[in-house]
Amino acid sequence: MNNSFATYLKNNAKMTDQQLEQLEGAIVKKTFQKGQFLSQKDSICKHAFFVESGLVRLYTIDSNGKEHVIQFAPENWFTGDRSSVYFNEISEYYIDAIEDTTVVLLDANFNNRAIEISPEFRIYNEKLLQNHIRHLQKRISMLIGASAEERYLDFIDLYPDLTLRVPQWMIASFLGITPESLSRVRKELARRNFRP
Amino acid sequence: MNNSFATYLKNNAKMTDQQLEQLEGAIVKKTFQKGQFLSQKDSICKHAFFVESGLVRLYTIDSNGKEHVIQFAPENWFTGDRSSVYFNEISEYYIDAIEDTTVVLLDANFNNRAIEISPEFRIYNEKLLQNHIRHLQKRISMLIGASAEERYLDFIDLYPDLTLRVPQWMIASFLGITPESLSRVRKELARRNFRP
DNA sequence: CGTCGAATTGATGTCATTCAACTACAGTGG
DNA sequence: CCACTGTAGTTGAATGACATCAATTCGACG
Repeated sequence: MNNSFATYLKNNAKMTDQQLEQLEGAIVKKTFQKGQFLSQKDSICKHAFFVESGLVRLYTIDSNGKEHVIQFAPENWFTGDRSSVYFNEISEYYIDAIEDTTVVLLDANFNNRAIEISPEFRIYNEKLLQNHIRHLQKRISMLIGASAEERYLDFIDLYPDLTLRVPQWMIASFLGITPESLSRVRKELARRNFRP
Repeated sequence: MNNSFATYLKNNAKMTDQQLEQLEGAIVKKTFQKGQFLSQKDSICKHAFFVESGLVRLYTIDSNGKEHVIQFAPENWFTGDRSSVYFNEISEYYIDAIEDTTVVLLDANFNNRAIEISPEFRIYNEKLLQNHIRHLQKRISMLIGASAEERYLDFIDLYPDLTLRVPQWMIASFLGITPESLSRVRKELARRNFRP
């Protein structure tokens, strides 16, 4: 069985095998098939997720029925509407599986136990949040200031493998442009001999 | 002297007067005049800030020399490039005072002491980060999906008082449009008898 | 009153959207 | 095995939203 979560905690939160054993009971995993929902809008999302394998997306649907991808989460990423978990609020987001996916379910209980067991975990968890904020701010400044082409180049720079795993129309949705526009951006890049 | 930070911690992080006394030594305040920098790009930002009074903005300047406002922080808000503080990295952002402003300087030391003294503080701090993430995600989905007008309406809904305190060209920069476009959006709203 | 930056307005340009047609390909059922 | 269907991706022409540039106007302040 895949156990990348334990490995991840060892490497990043510097947890020991002993501590991980203590946590064992709090670790719950679940598998979703391609296309299944991990969580839906207007429901209370009880967990965040750590993706062990596969790929999921977090997105909204606006008042015109259009999807907007907020985040992709491939293996070893965290995702989920944490504020729904945390504040027990109704979620604004959908999360579904782009590929068959196995995740670890993370709830408040898990968090508290992990912090109890390992002070390092608390530090790491905070770092994660800070880092997340940093990414979001970067993305905002791209959306404010950069053209569609610049945003696409930034995307393939940041997530080179996702370029192949995610259908083009979803990437367009992530970039905030239409699939047609992305197609044209790619055509133009090809014309200028751009190599991915 | 203004002591809104203590009040804030009492109300939000549920800290007691005793705990606050213990923290006293770690609380450092500083005042900036309108136009002064709290922090600049390419320097390591040693603190985050809690704004006791006044108003600051956090922004970048892109490769074309254009400013993009990432965040406004009026009284009782936190701001700062936390990732620069946290990871000791060079900051991407400028922070300057839009009005004469008094802030509390928050560094890693302050954070650690506060967490030591009050477990509630740790919880609250985490909530703050979650909340920040929620706001940023909302903003991203607005930038991806909403028109200039919708974004402006959302802005005055979220920050009604800032509409008066912040010059229009900065609001435009926050919304990701030009001052001219914002002017036209406002004109159009006025034509339709929109009341702020 | 004169100055300087902010805000408005108009004319024009650019980038991305929209809508529609068409191609490519994968899956389904006869 | 081939026709039928549906989805992704591409392309073209027309449209729309916002940007750019230039010319005023407004308003605060010395």
